[in-house]
Amino acid sequence: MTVTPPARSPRRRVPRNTLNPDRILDAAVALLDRHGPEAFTMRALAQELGVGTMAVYSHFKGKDEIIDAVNERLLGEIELPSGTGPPRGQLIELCVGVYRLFSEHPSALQLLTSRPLRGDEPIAVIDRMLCLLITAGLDPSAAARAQVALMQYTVGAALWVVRRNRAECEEAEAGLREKIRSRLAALPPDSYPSLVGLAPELVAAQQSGQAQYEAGLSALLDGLIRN
Amino acid sequence: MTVTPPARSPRRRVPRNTLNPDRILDAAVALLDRHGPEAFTMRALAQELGVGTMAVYSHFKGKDEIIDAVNERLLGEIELPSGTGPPRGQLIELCVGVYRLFSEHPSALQLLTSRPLRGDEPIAVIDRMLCLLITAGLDPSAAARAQVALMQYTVGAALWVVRRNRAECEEAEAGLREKIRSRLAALPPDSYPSLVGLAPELVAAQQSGQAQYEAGLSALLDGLIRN
DNA sequence: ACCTGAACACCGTTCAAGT
DNA sequence: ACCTGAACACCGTTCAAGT
Repeated sequence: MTVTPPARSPRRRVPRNTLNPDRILDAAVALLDRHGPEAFTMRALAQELGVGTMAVYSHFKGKDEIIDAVNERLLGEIELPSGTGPPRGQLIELCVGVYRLFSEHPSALQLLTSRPLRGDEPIAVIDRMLCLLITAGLDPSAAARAQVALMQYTVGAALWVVRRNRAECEEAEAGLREKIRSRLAALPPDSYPSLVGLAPELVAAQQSGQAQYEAGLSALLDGLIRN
Repeated sequence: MTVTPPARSPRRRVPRNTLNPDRILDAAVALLDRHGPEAFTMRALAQELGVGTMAVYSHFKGKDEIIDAVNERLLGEIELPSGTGPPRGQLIELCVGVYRLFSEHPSALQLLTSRPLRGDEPIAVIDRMLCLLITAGLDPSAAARAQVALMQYTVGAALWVVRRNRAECEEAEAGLREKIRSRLAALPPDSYPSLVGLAPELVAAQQSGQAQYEAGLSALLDGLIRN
């Protein structure tokens, strides 16, 4: 006699206990944040997933496609500000969100520098920024220029911090700060009087991270919004 | 009879017609600017020099050491402003110099993001910036923060431009601009009203490069110098 | 359809050897 | 001292093959 096969959901795209794009991206982000972009290898990714190297290629065309997908996922994590209060405060909130994303996920930044950005995840952030700048009284062309400037500064600041963290990892723990200080002190004060004189303040500024970013952001917004 | 050997300069470090560190760095910079960082290969470099792959290793420890040397050479090319006129104008001149270096030598920027900066070439630039900021009336700690912010913004802006140029190269010639415009037009105006409404201005801002940089720099300086 | 292992064309670098 | 060629341990990806 014929047995009716067990009722089955018409589309069972994700067989249990096996690979899928989401699991791959989870592993990719974890790998990137843990060991940095240069350790992000197809072979390492597959090992992280407990799978043969080529299994990943069933879900992504290649490494570049994974990089794009990781970028899109991370940029999608940025949360938009609540939408109340004066535009200046909301702009700061939004920009700090972007800054924190990039400095907490150095991978995203490295990926951003190594490949042009595809996908449309960041558009929500851009749209909100523009809206806030218009609300703050800027005309369309000034708002567009301001939005680009804000993104440029944010990316640059994050890049700075990531580089510093990277340098700290490479050096013996915490010896870096002293090393920089001594190198600054060893410079001929006659040739570089300002730099030698301001060495402590410079080290402090380099060290402050998000506070430094917010100070610069505040100044930039002052200049952009005018008053 | 004994012939006195021909008088010889006591140190003849650079035998003619052969490799030396300078020739290697020339070739490295040329290779980087011509084909980008991912084509910068020890094998390609040796071929550019018409020499076996391992010859380079007689002059540099490895690829990283060459990267550091290239960075130092490029940063040393930045010219300091003449030293006359109000500090604001000199600061702009100096920052634009850094910006142009990075956007004309994408290699330098990529290298900057891939390795912490070693060597002391950029110190002259930093010293001059600090000096100008103090002259403009900032106190030491504000000057230090301002200097870092200026560098962060400059690096970020250059990174932006380099990424855009890279994207343009990858696409079929000049089709990119139209593509972006059409993708912006295809977005749902209800979801992203500001972005869709300001699309032409945004494209213009992205396209303007150094003018966009100078506009943002001017705003940032306004905010930093206060008045 | 999904996953595997072997293989290919690269890469930076080590090493023994030449001059 | 400077340069060479072969070799090693990697890398991304292709391909034929398994289920």
